[in-house]
Amino acid sequence: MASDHTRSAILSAAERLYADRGFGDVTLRDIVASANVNLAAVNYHFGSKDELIAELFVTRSLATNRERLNELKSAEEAGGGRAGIDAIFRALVGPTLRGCLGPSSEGSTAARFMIRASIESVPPIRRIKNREVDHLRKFAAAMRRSLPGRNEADLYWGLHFALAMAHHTIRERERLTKLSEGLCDLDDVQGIVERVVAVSVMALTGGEAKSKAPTRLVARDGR
Amino acid sequence: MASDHTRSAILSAAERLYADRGFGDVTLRDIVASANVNLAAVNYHFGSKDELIAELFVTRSLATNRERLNELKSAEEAGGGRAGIDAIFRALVGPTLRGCLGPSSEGSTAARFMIRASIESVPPIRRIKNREVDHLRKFAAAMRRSLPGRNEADLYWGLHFALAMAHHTIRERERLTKLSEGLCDLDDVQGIVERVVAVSVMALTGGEAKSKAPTRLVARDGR
DNA sequence: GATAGTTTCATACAAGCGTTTGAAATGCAA
DNA sequence: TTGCATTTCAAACGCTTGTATGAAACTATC
Repeated sequence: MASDHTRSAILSAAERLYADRGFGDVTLRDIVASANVNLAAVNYHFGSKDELIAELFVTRSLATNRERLNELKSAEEAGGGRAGIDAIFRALVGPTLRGCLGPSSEGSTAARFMIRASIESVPPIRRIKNREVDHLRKFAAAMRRSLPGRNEADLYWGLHFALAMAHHTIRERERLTKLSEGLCDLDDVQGIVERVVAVSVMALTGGEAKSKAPTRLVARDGR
Repeated sequence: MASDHTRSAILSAAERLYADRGFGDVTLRDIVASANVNLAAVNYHFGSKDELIAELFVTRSLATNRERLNELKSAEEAGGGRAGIDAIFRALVGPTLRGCLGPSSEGSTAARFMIRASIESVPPIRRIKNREVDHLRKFAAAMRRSLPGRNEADLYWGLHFALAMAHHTIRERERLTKLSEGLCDLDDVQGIVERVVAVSVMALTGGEAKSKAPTRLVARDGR
């Protein structure tokens, strides 16, 4: 029991260091030095380095998932069981984008940590991410309720593309800023959310003839 | 001079091992064992481990970029200097998707290596990717020629989203298969290319009122 | 066939890593 | 205070890593 002071000092020091310098070159010795605790404390309180990383990531991603589901739930309740497809996408990408982008990410260690977790790919985090499928299925189900007639595969592709745009924007925010020479305003988070939502909705409801055969088969070498 | 046998044995063994097991847990000793050469040969021929990885990645990504630019050039020539926006997107995402997806990726070591390079994030590769901006600028220029009146920022967002969908599909192909329970056919590469192109085109030409103010500002807590 | 330059080889090095150990310190109940 | 369990600590362990060394083997030129 006791004060738990050591335990939480390790957690916050680790999160800050990982956020700043990535998982690759932060050692346990860096962490305990920054937390002013003994080296053995990490293994005493967490068991291993991987379990420390896992705990950090689980905490943060549970929070995001909870936020997502809350938004989804209110959207469905407001619509009497069926949320608009735009609201569903907003609930899916909004929390993540708001958490990781914008001025908050300058100050928030948690956000910068989650960006790192999205860019680098370390075993304990990958293991957790693989269990995220169940969470996404809830959004697929909501989409099915929202657009009952829609082709199933198209639904999954829509979900997939929405996540693609959100995550890629987080991963490559620096490159996009450099590429566009500042024209793309990465600080206007709400604008980005609406942009991603708009494209996602269009991808799903725009090209109607798309589901079975592609609108246009190109004259490409047909292997 | 000599036979170069050792050098290329190292290259192909390294590419295969990295493709199979990732950069994280493949050591120089694994590589030289698989290539049947001496440990010191790596540093003799490449200077360091990082330079070996860099050479592998540069070779493959130069090939992809060349393919992209070739497709772009033929599309622009066919259109008399202005390619259709769909052809531009096809030139951008086609080579990468064809290289990394589909049945080829079962057999092609190069493709699986590039997938790893896209998933994991190791310093020498990151350094090279950062120089990729100049290459992307050529596509931005082609888009500008294709859609002269278009808002500059929208162009970059379109480019960004196209890459997002392509790369995310490569990165998360397993998760998408699992999530959709096989409904999304990841082997139909040409179908995927057309899907990504169609959504990218729609993102750019679909919602006209989008450029300045979002179509609809949500009633969200305005922080 | 001697010589100079290139390439291979076994081996060692130094450093860094996560983890373990066992004793000292601390907190808490009786 | 005594006794027991929890927590901290300094130190070291064992292992792996990328890299360096210097001699041996090879190759090609004269």
